[in-house]
Order: sequence, then C-alpha cells, then structure tokens
Amino acid sequence: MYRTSKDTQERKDAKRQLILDTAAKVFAVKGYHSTAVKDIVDAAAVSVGSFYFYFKSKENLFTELYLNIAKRFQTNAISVLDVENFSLIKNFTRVMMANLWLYEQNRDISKIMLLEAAAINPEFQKIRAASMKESAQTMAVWFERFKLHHQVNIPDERVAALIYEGSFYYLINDWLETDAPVPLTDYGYAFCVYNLQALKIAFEEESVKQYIDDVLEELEEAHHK
Amino acid sequence: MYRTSKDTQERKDAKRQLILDTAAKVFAVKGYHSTAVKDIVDAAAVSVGSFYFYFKSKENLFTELYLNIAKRFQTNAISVLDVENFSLIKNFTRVMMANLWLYEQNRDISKIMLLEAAAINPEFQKIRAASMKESAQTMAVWFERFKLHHQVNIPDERVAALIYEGSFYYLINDWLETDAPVPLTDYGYAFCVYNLQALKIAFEEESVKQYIDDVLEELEEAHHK
Amino acid sequence: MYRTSKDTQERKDAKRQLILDTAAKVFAVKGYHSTAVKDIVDAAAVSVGSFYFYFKSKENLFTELYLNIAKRFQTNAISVLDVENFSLIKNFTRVMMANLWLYEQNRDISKIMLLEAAAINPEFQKIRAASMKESAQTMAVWFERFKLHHQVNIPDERVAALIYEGSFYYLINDWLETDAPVPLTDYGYAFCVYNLQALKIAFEEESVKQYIDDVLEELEEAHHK
Amino acid sequence: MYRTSKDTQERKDAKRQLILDTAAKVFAVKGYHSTAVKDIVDAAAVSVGSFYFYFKSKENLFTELYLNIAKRFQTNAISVLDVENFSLIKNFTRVMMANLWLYEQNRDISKIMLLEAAAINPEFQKIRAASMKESAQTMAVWFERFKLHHQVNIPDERVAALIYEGSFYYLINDWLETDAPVPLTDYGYAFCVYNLQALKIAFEEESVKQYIDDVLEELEEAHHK
DNA sequence: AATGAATGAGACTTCATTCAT
DNA sequence: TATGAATGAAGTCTCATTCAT
Repeated sequence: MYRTSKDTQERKDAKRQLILDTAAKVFAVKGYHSTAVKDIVDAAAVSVGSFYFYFKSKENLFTELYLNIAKRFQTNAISVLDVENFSLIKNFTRVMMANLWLYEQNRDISKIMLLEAAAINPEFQKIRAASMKESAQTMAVWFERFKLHHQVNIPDERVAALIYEGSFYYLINDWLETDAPVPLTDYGYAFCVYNLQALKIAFEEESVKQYIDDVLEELEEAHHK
Repeated sequence: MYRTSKDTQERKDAKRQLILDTAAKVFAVKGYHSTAVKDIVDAAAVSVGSFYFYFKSKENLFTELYLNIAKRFQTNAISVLDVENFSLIKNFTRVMMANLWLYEQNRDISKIMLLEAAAINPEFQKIRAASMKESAQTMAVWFERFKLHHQVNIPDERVAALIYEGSFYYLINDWLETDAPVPLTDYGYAFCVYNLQALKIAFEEESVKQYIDDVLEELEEAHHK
Repeated sequence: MYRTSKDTQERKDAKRQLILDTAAKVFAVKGYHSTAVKDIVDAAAVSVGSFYFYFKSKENLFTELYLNIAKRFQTNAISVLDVENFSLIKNFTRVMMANLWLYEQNRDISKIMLLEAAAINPEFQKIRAASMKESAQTMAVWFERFKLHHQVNIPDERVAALIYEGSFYYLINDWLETDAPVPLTDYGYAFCVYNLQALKIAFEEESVKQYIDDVLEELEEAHHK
Repeated sequence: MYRTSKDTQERKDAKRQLILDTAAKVFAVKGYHSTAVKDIVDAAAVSVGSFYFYFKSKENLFTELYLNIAKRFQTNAISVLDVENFSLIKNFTRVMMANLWLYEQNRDISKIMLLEAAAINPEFQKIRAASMKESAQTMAVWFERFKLHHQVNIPDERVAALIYEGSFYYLINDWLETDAPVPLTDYGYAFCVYNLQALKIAFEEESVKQYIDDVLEELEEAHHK
C-alpha cells in the first residue's frame, strides 16, 4: 500500500492539473458563464464525478485558477529583478517586459484574468480586489524607492501604481481582442517609454531598448529549458 | 382611445427609462449574471410582461444600457472642449477631468461599463470591443495633434491611447471597489500629471491645478441646472 | 342616434367579419397554436382591444370559425341537389363534386377544418366530434336511400358514411400539403368512381363525367355572380 | 465504476421507454399542446432533468413517438402478408384487418397519430407529410398489382391509395372518439367490403369473412406469445 | 477513486386576457 | 367602441451538484 501511495498521489495530481489546465482553455474560449462543467469534463475526457472529487464547485475551481495565475505573474516579475546590480530603470523596464512576455505566452489564461474574473459574482469580487490590491502594493513600493533615488515626479504612489497596472492590462486586453496580434516587442518599447516618462524618469532610449532585448532573450532562454 | 398619444408616449418613455435605470442599479450591485429579470422588475415595481414589452431580452437591455453610457461619456468629454481658445494642455486636462467626474456621478453605471461588460458572453465581446476601439481612436487623434504642436515624445499613438484609457479605467475601477471613496480631486491631479508626463508634455503645476478646479466647477454648475 | 344605429351595426359586422376572415388566413399559415392573437390583429390592422370586444377568447373565435365553415359546406352540398328531377347517382356525384369544389375555393379554411381542428384541446374535440357526427349522419341517410332504390351493397351505412367522409378529407388533405396542386377535375372523377363502386352502384362512365362537368360549370357560374 | 455497462444500459433503455410510453398516454388524454413536460414527468415519476437527459425537447420526443408508431404499423401490415401462397384479395383483406387490429390494440397511440400529429406546428407538418406519403406509396404499389392480375377499375392509383388511407383513418378516428367502442370485427367486414368494391374487385362474401377471422386469430395468437 | 445518470431549483420568455384611458 | 400598455401565470429548458453503483 505505502509503496504505491506515491504513484497514486502523482496520478491524482496529474488529473487535477489536467482539469485545471483544460478549464483555463475552455473558459478562455467560451467565458466563465457560458462554460458548463460538462464542457470542461468533456474537453478533459474525465467524468463529472471526478470533477467534483477534485474541486468543490465550479466557482472554487475558478478561484484556484485565478490565484494560481496571479501568483505565477508575481513570481515571473521577481525572477528578472537583480536589485543588487541593476539600476532601478533597468529593473523597472525588465519587470514591465517580463509581465508583457508572460501574458503573450499565455493568451488563454490572460483572458481569464482580465475579462472573466471581473464578472463572476459579487463574492468573487473580493478575492479579485484583494489580489489586485496586493499587486498594486508591490508597484507602489517600487515607486517609493524611485522617489528616494531618482529625479522623479510622482504626486501619489498609490494612484501611480493603479494607473500603471491599468495601462498594462488595457494594452494586453486590446491585444487579446485582436485576432492576428502584433509581436510583443513592438508594443513593449512604447509601453515602457510611456510609463517611464509618466514618472518623469530620465532615460536614454538606447539603453532602454537594450534592456528590453536582453530581458526578452533571457526569458525565452529560460522558457526553452 | 387614449386621450392624447403624446401623454401616452411620455408615460411609455418614462417607464422604459425607469426600467433602464433600475436595471443599471441592480446590475451594479449583483452583477449581470446574478441578476434575474425578476430582480429588475421587482425593484422597478413593474411586471415581467412590461419588461418584455419594452425590451427584447435581458441581453438586449444590457446592450442598450452599455451603448447609452458609452455615448454619454463621449458627449461629456466633448462638452468641455474649447478647441479655438484653449491650449491643448488645457483641453486635455479638461477632458481627463470631465471623464473622471462623470464616473463619479454614476458609480452604478460605471461598474457596469468596466466590470460586467467584459464578461457577458462571447457575442457581446464584439460590441464592447468596437465601442472601446472607437473610444481609443478619438484619443489617438488627440495624440497626433499633440505631436504637431508640442514638444512631446509618443513612440506609438495607438499604444499610447490604449494605455491612457487603461490608466483611466483602472483608477475608476479601484475607486469603485472602495467603499468610502476618496474625493475626486485628490485622484484627479495625480492622474493628470501621470498622463501629461507620460507624453512628455511640459506643463506648469499651478496651471494644471487651475484647469482642474475650473472644469470641475463648470461641470457641477451645468449639472445642477 | 337611432338613425345611425343601422350604419353602426353594419360597421360592427364588417369589422367582426374582417377579424374572422383574417384569423382564418393566419391560422391556415401558422396553425392555431403557433398563431398569437397579436398576429391576427396585426394582420387585420385592428387593436387587441377590438379583438376582445368582438370575441370572448381566441378559442371562441376558432369555434365560431369552425362552425361557420361546417355550415357553409353543408349548405353548399345541398345547393346542388335536385331530389325531384335528378337520379340518386347524379345527385350523389354532384354532392361529391360540390364539396371538392368548395375546398378548392378555400384552401385556407380547409386547412383549419382538417388539420387544426383536430388538435385544439380536449374540450374542442366534443364540438368537432358533434359536427362530424352530424355530417356523417346526413351521408348515412343518403346511403339508406340508395339501398331502397338501387342495387347496392352496403353492409353498414354508418361505417360507409364515415369511410366516405374520410376518403374525402384525406384527398383534400394531401392536396393541401402539395404546393402546386393538380386541378380538381383530375381528382374528381377518380374520387367519384371509387366511392360509387364502393357502394356497388352501377353507373355509366360517360354519364358520371357529364354530371361532373355540369356541376362544376354551375358552381363556377354561381360563384362569379 | 458502474458494475457492468450492460446493466446500466438496460436501465437507461427502460427509463427512456418508460418516458416514451407515459408521454404517449398523457398526449392521448390531454393532447400535445395541453400537455406540459411536467405532466409527463409527474406521470412517469421521473425528474424534469431526466426527461431532458433522454430527449432533446418535447417536440423531439413527439417526433420520435410518431415515427416509431409509423414504423410499427408498416411492419405489422407486412407481417400478415404471404405473397407466395395467398391471393391478392386475401392479402389485401389481411392487411386491412391487421392495421385495424393494431390501432385497436393501441388506442392511445392512435389518437396521437391521427389527431395530434396534424397540428404540432408548421415544421412538424413536413415530417408527417413525408411519413404519410410513404405509406400511401406502399398502397399505390399494391393497387398497381391489382390492375395487372384482376378485373378491377382504378382510374388513378395515387388517388385510390389516398382515399383508402383516409377511409381507414376516419373510421379509426370515429372509433377513438366513441367512449364505449364497438368490437373491431363489426367494423372490419364493412370496411373491407367498401374498399374491395371500390376497386371493383369481385369477391365472395364468405371467403372474405373467413380471411378476416383467420387473420385476427393469428394476430391475437402472435400477440399473446 | 471513478462514473455518469438523476435531480430540481430557477432562469428566461411568451402570450391570452384585462383595463385605464 | 377603440386602443394598446400592462399583467403574471405558465411553459420550456439548463445546469451545478449529488449519489448509487
């Protein structure tokens, strides 16, 4: 019994993950409300019973999906930081690009984060609001540090953080609506410039361009390993 | 025979509007999907039959609501422009504030625009996308003009327009989630500064502050008439 | 007041008849259950209120329509009889053709009689059954008389009457389903032969053909006056 | 896991059939349009969900019911034929009686076939018309063969087939309306005589009576096995 | 662990009829 | 008489969840 329990656990985990991944795909295409549990289990080739063995409810599954993704985004942004050796400008640019890159890698998931999550139901709003607040908070801390070390002009860090997040999400959102999307790098530079200038950070265009190329290359490399 | 068709028409219009307004309120509280037609008609104290006499379907009503609002925002922004006499900076600041002000006036409606509209169903996405595209287009034209007349730096107007819209919506969104919201003017200045700087427009802080005060006063005045 | 009452009455009757006629047309196209009162009043360009001023209910209107038609058919058949001067064969042939002719003249109405009337609701069945029984009874009396005056073989008049009616209705029914119907005379002869033979009545083909031509001519003539 | 898929399948089939049979009964009493899905599931003691698990819609169920019956009637008629050894008269008589017998066995279902099916809705008319056309076609082929082998007089086989079908359905129809119906044999002879004579087929009364008795006995026997 | 048949609350919508004008 | 806005009961169907196997 004990010898097989590890295998069993692995199989369980795999099935759970399969349902989670499939759900993400289906939600992205049909939207949360237009997706029936049956749609998910059919696509994943598992039974309704299994679905409810692994997840308490449809909403529960969605919440888990949402929080998972939120975490991944946070992690991804941090992965490109090198606080010790890089300048704030470089780190900021790298974070912006890392986030754009991650969304580009996961169109399906992005749609869920941005479009669906907003309208599940009043209860879910709280979860979403908390997650967003946390994310903005991280940004606000950054902006504080900018103020300490740079010649910047940010009347209100919290507002700035929100605006930054919004600018990011809307850009992505538009990109998701477009069927044949433009490559990320085209958006990237304009996006970085807009936000760097918004904070009144002085930068050299060539440096920023270089930072962008570098971080994208790194991310691709890490991804293909 | 009905006394005068004018009376009747007026009563019809009033009832239709009542349903529309009530629906906006209920949607804002419960969300589109959690709101049953029954909830709306109960809140408006009309019968289900009346609902379907005035609107083809629940989704249809929502679409009308959405497009109405979109139009109002467009109109409101234009109302504060004075292209002949005002500088671009002044006009831009006024437009930004007019939009913020309108959302502040209509919390319910705003919630619908931003949160619900994103996830009605795949068909509705098209309507929403078209509306958003139009809105961004207006902004992009503005940014073109900035480039002609000012010392600015906008690598890509379309991206800039999207980012601007996003910055706006996210700020509002956060404000909607907060139960005891901060007065608009506090957000306003930080918001204007962020976006003016983002375009690398040189401005004097005091002038911008003055523009903001002026336009808010005007809007209030026009509103109370 | 009194002077106009006759005019008023005429106008009332005309409107009532208009609704009745229009209803017949709409029922024929959409069927009783798929036809809404609104469909009828729209087609007749009258108001819902008027409809309920003249008729107690939708079912009531249908019943009246049905009984009207049933009566017209009875009357029409009788109109071609000449009991004194014509032989039974001639009279029978003339009746068969008169009925076929009347249906051909009123496709709409026929559809109602045959297809819709059968499935209004359990209550209406009684009305319909009574009407049909009466019609079959008339036929049964005829067949009695055949037995007295001719060399015929009819084991059971009631069954024969039913069968005759059925043969008639089914032929019409098929003709109604066909989009480009064959002219009546083509059906007529085969129909008459079938039923005359069924009763084992000896007849001369040429005479029957002549009877058919004569009666159709008469009916057409009477119709165009 | 379900013990055996065979058991499960059997239970599924049984439940499906239960719903089908119950629906037939309820439709026969209340008529298609007056019967709510709730009426059927209550009568069958199953849930609404089950109804829609087994059938796509109320109309769908009805169509299946209708086509099933149509098929059974076709099959039943063929079962009494013995083309090799029996004369055409004998075979024709046997078919007529087999059909009458089957309706007598299934009053409920018959009512559906004859009365309800005519007025479901315009779309269903096509299904019904096709089914009836097929049935009449079978008969027309028979009549062709009569012409080849017998001294008959059928001016138009297609019309004759329609008339025959009509005579049959109307007889049954009347019998369905009557609360205390006459035994079948009483109808049977008169019916056979009418149609044999209608085709001008010479026959001996005693033989036909014998054929009738024989086939009814056979059918009863086969039925009780 | 797994299956999928079964459940039933609840959603949307229609439409015959009423009634204020 | 005439109008058509208003009503709400009733109908069909969906789907998240449960549970016997």
